[in-house]
Amino acid sequence: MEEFAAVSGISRPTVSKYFHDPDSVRASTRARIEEALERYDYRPNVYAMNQNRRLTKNVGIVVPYLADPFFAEIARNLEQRCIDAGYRPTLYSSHGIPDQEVEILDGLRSLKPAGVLLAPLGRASHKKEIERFCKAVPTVIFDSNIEGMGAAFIGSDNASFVDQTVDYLSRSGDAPCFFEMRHPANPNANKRRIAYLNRMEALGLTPHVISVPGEGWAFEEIGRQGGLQVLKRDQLTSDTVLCSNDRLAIGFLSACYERNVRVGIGEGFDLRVASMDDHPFARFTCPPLTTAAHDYEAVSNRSVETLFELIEAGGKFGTRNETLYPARLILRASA
Amino acid sequence: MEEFAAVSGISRPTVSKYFHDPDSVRASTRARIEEALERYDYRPNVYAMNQNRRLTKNVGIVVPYLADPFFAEIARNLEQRCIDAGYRPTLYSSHGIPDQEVEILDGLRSLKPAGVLLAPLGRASHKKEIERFCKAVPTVIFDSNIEGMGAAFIGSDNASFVDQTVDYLSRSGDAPCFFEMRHPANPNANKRRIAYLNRMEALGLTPHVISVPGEGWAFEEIGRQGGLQVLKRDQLTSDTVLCSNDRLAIGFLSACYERNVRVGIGEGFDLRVASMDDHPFARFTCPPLTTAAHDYEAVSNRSVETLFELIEAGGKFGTRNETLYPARLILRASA
DNA sequence: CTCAGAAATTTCCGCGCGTAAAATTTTTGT
DNA sequence: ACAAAAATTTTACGCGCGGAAATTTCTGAG
Repeated sequence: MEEFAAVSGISRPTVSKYFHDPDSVRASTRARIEEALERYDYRPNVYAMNQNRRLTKNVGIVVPYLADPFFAEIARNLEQRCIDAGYRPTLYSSHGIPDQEVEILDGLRSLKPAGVLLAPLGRASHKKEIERFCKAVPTVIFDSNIEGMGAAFIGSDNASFVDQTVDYLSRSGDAPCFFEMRHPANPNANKRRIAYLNRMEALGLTPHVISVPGEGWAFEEIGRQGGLQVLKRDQLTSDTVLCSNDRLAIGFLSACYERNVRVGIGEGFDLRVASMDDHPFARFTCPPLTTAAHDYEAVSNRSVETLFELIEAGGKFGTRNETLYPARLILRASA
Repeated sequence: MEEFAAVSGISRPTVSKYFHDPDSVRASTRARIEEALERYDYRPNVYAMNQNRRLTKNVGIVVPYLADPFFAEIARNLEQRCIDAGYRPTLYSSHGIPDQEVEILDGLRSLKPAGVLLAPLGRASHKKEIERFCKAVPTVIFDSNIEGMGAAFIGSDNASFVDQTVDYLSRSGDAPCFFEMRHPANPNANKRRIAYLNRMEALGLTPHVISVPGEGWAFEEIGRQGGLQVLKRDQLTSDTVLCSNDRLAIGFLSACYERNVRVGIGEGFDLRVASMDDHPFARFTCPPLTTAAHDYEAVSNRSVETLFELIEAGGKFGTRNETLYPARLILRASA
């Protein structure tokens, strides 16, 4: 940088300031630096930069399961917004393993990130370690809430997802039974079950929850196996099924196909199946899946905005607030 | 580190050496350090460490499209193996955008990685920039080959994929026509088309390639739209379709469903559909997809092994060698 | 028990930059 | 044209560690 400052005719500290924020130097100075930059393609040493900086420009993005395209999509959004804001995002996946989640946060800490966007595993997360991390690093939790942790939570309003699907299904046909995993990894699943029970009651209908066995993040397989059992034993109390999430529904549809159960609306069909999340593949299932879509845009937007506010506020908010976005019903052929 | 060295009763440089390689110090010394580590939970500053180290322990993993669970899976594999070997992997996705790919490599360079595992976009990649990168950083290319770039290439043998599926299909029913994108983003697609033509010729059969329009990485949608057109115009020359890849096939199956074309084997079915890749969702399509599976394990294993050899060899190999792994045929209900 | 050679440790310097304070220059407003 | 304000430069120090050379300690054969 010394040499580069020399050839560009500017003092080194000013060049340093330029790299910290190009707008913090005079326009004429900036022009001279950028001109010299063209000719010498100098780039500051990242490690030396971050060694003494109070705040790095690093942002950690941690999702529970990257092989789920839903998280891949949301991660892409978050990543791009961070880059646009001049930060260096780094993406991590816990791969559904609580220990790995802790390890990621542990490693993240030594990167001294300005902030972290964390979608925790949920029920399985090691709460204490996460809490400890949140105290040390400015963290915004998204997608899956853990009570009281992080400076803020941004996610989707599970009640809205359930209410819209239940309302639509029950006014267009039989009221739905609810298909879910018995031990959901994600707290959203519990909220959805409760919302289902509430909504059915509010509508004066009799709820019926079908909890199938299975743990972990292989939702499709769990949905398929559970679906096969349920269909074989004829445990459905309604010709309409609302799945707790799309990946479960994809597995359930697969089971229906195998059992020769025709899924769709109206004459010639045995079953209506709807779900929640609007998974990227939901429109390509057979039949295409009626579902409730997340407001990706809003969630990721608000998440990064909140994180930047948090960073500017010095890493602490007065109160931890939670933002929930409603769902948008997507009608397709399955229900 | 100075302080930590003091409380553990060891000199700082020795502690430094310990962190560089715990086995490089005497056992008694190591024990004392690790004991002190328990009590003070000190961790070396990553930035100061990497500032003067010849080689960092960073490894970059770059995939073309992370929202494709196939790449998410392979990335997970690679990531884990790097961690096991004591490296710090960082995952990046080009999101199907050539400029982004270049930007990632650009940013990666300032991280001074020990090596990089790169699955390039392929046809769309900015070749010159990638070549420049490969010259500066020890790089192993995987999944999608770019002639002559990187120190080695590890991927799947497209001919094996095609031969196995074509052989199976043509001996169990009508010979397949080949369904593909007109302008495939990935060079594997071209190799597969050529392999199809060759194999059909070798078997004395008449090949028929159906190229549908569409660019980018939204393969499912391209497959669906293309499928709808093909079915509407009745352009299939055979009752058996071999899709160039599973994501395309998922879209094609969706089109079949919409057009009321029954996919499966034997009586009561109109069409057999097979494909290649064994996408994580291929077993959950309706019907489940007959496909040729990558040897994930072997590809990721060999890729990281090669990278480590490359790093130990100082970043250069005498000759660039290519390793291809054969496919494994997965029979399901679709063909 | 002794001594050479190897291994471990210490001493010392510098990496490339951030940052603070003071001095100087440039810009802005009147 | 002049003073005040803003931007820039100078000066100086330190961050936390890596690495080479010098020194000490340890190991094993004689």
